[in-house]
Amino acid sequence: MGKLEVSLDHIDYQILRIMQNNARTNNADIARELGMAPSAILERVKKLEQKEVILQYNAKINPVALDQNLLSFIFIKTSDIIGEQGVAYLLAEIPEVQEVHDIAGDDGYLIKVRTNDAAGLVDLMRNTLGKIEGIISTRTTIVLETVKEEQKLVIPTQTA
Amino acid sequence: MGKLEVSLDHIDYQILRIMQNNARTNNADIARELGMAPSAILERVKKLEQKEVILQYNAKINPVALDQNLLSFIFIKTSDIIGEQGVAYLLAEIPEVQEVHDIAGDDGYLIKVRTNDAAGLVDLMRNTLGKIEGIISTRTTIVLETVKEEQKLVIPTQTA
DNA sequence: AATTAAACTGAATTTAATTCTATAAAATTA
DNA sequence: TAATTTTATAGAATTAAATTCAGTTTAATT
Repeated sequence: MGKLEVSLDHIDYQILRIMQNNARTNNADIARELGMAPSAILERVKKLEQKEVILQYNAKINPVALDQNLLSFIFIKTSDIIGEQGVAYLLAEIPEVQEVHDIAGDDGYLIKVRTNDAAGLVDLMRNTLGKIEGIISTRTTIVLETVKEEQKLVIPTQTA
Repeated sequence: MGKLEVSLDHIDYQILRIMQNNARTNNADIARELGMAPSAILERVKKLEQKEVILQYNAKINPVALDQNLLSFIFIKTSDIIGEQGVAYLLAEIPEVQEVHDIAGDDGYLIKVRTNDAAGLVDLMRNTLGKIEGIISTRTTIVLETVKEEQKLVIPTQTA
């Protein structure tokens, strides 16, 4: 069985649902909620980590608190050969770049970028993107307001 | 002083940096790393939560493990009046929709959607988006491969 | 049906979280 | 400036959780 051909049961799903909403929920609480012993929960969580079902635990920080008020999406066309992703890896190294997606149709990427403000974005495009070989063109979409931003997955109710 | 005009110092930044990478790092470890008492760390973390600098703690779950293999971005044009966001809130209620952004320029939104597969996307567009009044048109971009996907912010090294 | 492997419970132990008191430092006010 | 108040911290004591482990149950395999 491959790394990710994991079989999760109903209990795993419940644990994931809880952890997805609050990664600091303690085993005792989960155990209480699921009517099991804490040690059993601990074992399952460890297994979920091992199986790379749970990838990591993040604190979600308020961008406004760090004065990172501008969110942008940038479409980037490159001279990357199909299948190669040289530019993508360079983009991924930029700290302000939160996401890099190889997208269908346009020989390009879609990236998500967070900067202080418009000046920060201009700066990033000029001084960082501008120095990357292989970028042919960019098209930038500015976010005026974010109504929802989560990475929560839809977790099945029933065992598959 | 307003809710989010928080003043964070160097120590807060260090805590945020640690927590952003591993939200389950315990106070004892943070204290050790920063050369402080665990109780002091606890107090600061609580304060960061109160001040809504730390918004929540998430477990990042592997989409593949839950068989959610297709990521798409959809541009949605609506008849929403500028400033009103009726459609946006309806979009935000859809579990498969992870993000809803009000974007400049197109009287529309950009949403990020995760589905099992292409069939799931079609289904969502037909049966869920299709039933929302006020959507004029959609343009869908399929993600072939994600090279980077994080929500980590750039945390200042120096106190602002 | 017997054997093996996996998951679980519950008690014991280790470790961390939390509370609290006493200081120290910083900010505020008189 | 000096006095006062507020805030942050350390460190000890306490409470609570994580972790370990032996024994049991359950499920899967042979």
